[in-house]
Amino acid sequence: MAARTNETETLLTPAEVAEMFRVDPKTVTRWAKAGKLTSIRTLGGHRRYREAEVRALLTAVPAPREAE
Amino acid sequence: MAARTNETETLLTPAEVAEMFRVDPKTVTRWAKAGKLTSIRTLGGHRRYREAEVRALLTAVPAPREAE
DNA sequence: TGCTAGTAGGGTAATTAGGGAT
DNA sequence: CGTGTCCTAATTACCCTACTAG
Repeated sequence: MAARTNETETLLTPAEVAEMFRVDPKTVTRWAKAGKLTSIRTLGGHRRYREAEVRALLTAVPAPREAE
Repeated sequence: MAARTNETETLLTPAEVAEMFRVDPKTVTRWAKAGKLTSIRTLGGHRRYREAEVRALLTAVPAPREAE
């Protein structure tokens, strides 16, 4: 599917991302400051995050078979 | 609030899982490393665990019988 | 304009990862 | 073989005040 523009680009607040990762909102801010997360700044200086990127990073290892 | 998390997936910290199992957090880490537990890593490298999976493992033994 | 909740920022304590030894 | 404890380094959580979002 061709990637549609960015009309449906959902932005998440620090609190939303923190809930998804089970961390403190300050930690999410720290990730953005470290360049680990794409942060979109509002005109007032607050950060917003891309839902698609967050969900991609939230992908876990679905129970690996076994390790030696 | 605009965005709503589609999957309200609750994650647990190593200390929480350790408390539920009455083991050391280090042991929980070993379980994750052995692939016995699904681990979701934060961007800082810390592990988070699925509450549903942990609770399923906690109620997985109705004590059938004790012999031998 | 004023209001409430959330966020930024800095600083400090607690938790976690990783390896190693018992 | 699995678990609990030791260590160091890194990450995260909670404290505060001021400003922004809606």
